[in-house]
Amino acid sequence: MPMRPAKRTTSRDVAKLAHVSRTTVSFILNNVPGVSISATTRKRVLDAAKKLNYSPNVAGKKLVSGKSYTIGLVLCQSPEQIFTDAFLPQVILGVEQAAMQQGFHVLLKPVDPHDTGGYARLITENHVDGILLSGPRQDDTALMNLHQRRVPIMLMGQLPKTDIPFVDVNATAGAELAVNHLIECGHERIGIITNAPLGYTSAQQRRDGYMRALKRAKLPVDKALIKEGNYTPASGFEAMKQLLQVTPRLTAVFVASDVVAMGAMLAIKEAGLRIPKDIALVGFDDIPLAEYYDPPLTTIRLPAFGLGWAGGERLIRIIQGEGLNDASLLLESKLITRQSSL
Amino acid sequence: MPMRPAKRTTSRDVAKLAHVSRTTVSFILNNVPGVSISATTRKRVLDAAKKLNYSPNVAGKKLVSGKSYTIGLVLCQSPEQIFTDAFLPQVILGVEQAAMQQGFHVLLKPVDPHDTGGYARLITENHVDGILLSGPRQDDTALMNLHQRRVPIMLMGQLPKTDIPFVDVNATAGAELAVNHLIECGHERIGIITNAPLGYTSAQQRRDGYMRALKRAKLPVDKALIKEGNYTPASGFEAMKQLLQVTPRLTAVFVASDVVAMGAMLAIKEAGLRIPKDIALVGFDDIPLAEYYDPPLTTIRLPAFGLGWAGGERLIRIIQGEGLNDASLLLESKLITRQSSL
DNA sequence: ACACCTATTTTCACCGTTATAATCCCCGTC
DNA sequence: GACGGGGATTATAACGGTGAAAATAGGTGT
Repeated sequence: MPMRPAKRTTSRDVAKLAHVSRTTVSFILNNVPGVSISATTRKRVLDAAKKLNYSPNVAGKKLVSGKSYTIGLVLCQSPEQIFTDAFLPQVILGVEQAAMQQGFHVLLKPVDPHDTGGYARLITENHVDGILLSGPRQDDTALMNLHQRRVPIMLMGQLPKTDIPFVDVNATAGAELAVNHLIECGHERIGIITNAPLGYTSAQQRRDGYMRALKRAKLPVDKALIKEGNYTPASGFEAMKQLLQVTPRLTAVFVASDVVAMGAMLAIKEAGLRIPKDIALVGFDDIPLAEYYDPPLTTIRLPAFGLGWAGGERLIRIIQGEGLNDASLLLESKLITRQSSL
Repeated sequence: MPMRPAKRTTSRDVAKLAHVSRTTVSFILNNVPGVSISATTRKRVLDAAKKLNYSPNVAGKKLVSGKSYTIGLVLCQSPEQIFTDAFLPQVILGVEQAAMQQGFHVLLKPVDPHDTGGYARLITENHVDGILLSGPRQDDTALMNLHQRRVPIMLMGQLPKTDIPFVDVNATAGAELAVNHLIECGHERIGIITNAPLGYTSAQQRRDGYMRALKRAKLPVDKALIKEGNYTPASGFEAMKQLLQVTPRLTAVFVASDVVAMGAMLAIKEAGLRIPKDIALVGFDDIPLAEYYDPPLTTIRLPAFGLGWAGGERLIRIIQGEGLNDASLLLESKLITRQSSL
């Protein structure tokens, strides 16, 4: 059954009904400053617009303005990370709220991290005015290209050796908080399981925080106590099993991701050890479930919503040509103490 | 420093460089059927396009075609649900992949479930060609309006008493699977904690599956054994504490959400009871963490990615006027047996 | 040489909106 | 009564792309 979609009402329709020109309609509905409109016509036009349920077609607007009033949220995480990342929805929500507040929309674009740069067309085709890139990668040449072409870009996560502005959580400081806490509890032999392979800067930062805390306390760094996770509980399980075989046995572990920590916990329990009595644990992220782990997980709370919000808000400021007094932003995190470390 | 953004290259530039008209450029780049182009001009134009790194401005395309080649993914869940929903990212990924395959983009729009209908402007302003609505609500009058205006809509989740097409998981059947499993394990006094307040159809469906399984086994339904959750672990904790006070004590609980089940588990352990020995548990969703619960959680695995994919794919089929042989789709789920029930 | 086809390419108009410049009209002023 | 000055409104031309119809070119048959 071929049903033609109802014809859109355009500014022409409103103009006709109100017996004015299309320009006048535009003036009134946009409250263009500097033009004066008599009260009677204003009312006539507004009534007509309401009666016809008119809303302007953004395609026309976009064409004439050259802007799209949309930002692209590009997710470079691997699918497995996205699948397990309980952190992401909060970030997305933050981005969207910031965008909405400025009258912008959010186009979501997950990309295969290996097929880097497929997202550049979002810009060249004028789909979006700027890009908020989550999980930037060093080898992303397309990203550098866009930046050189002065395309508005904001990173969520840092990329060393570039001057692209970013927002990020101060993961190094957060990790240091976590490990300091373990040290204050009296632990001296502390391991780490990273959230991701050390090729990722986010993993490096957390490892750096771990090392910094050890150094500050003048504790030795033992490479055997550093294991890599890869976002999944399974990787935490494996890493912890390996850590438990190192002698002398460690007494505490900083797991740089709550999700990974879940697997680590299982490994500890299967080994017949108790948390925190035999092994103390601190996680990272404070996902909503962390409070209900067994035992509840001491962890580092990240401002997930705030991160998304800041990223969106600052990207839009760049798009609109308002300078940022400080290009980049590091958000602080917070230690949440629960039973897994006490 | 006011830097003007680099001027876009338009089809006019390509035409000029290739010494042809803009129409010819359009013909060639779109491979318009029915027009013949000589090999030499074709090459000339393609070379010029490549040299100028030309890609057509979608704003123009959208304006002339009246389409936006974008679908709106509207999330009506409450923020707290989005925050805790480990299920969502997979769905989103599925939607995006389906869309990409058809050359569509995905605009993400979380809306406050109480401020229903704020998303209608996406359509009236021509931002999107159709809407994929996750978590539809009965009282959403704006939704009915759009449907009557023949706007392409696809629901993720069912809405009784409408003929709007939907994709959903067969949650009732899934819940029945879960409870049947408990019955087969010998349990006769089985409680339920819903995933959400019973006002939500998704909660009703799961409760219905629970009741159906009981009836089939000729077990009595005891209202005291039905408690409501609200997406959060905290609600599961509370509900389970109440259930444990009912006498005679139940021996098994179906918790209609893995996240909620996490709270329920803690309540059981705090009461000094063991899982599954004293209380057997079955969850719902099979979030990635479920396998690492303590004990690992028996649960119902939902095709999350498939749900998103189907929703996106079918919405786009509607948008493009290809009829669906069957308007709606129910995806089946699967019992994953782990230690929490054995 | 002329009419006629077909293959190839172009002209022109339009999609809906906004920016710019121009017009119209009314009023006060000299 | 002509003139200048605003306030109120409109005509026109973009923006970048596509589609219908027309125009041009290059043969062919007579």
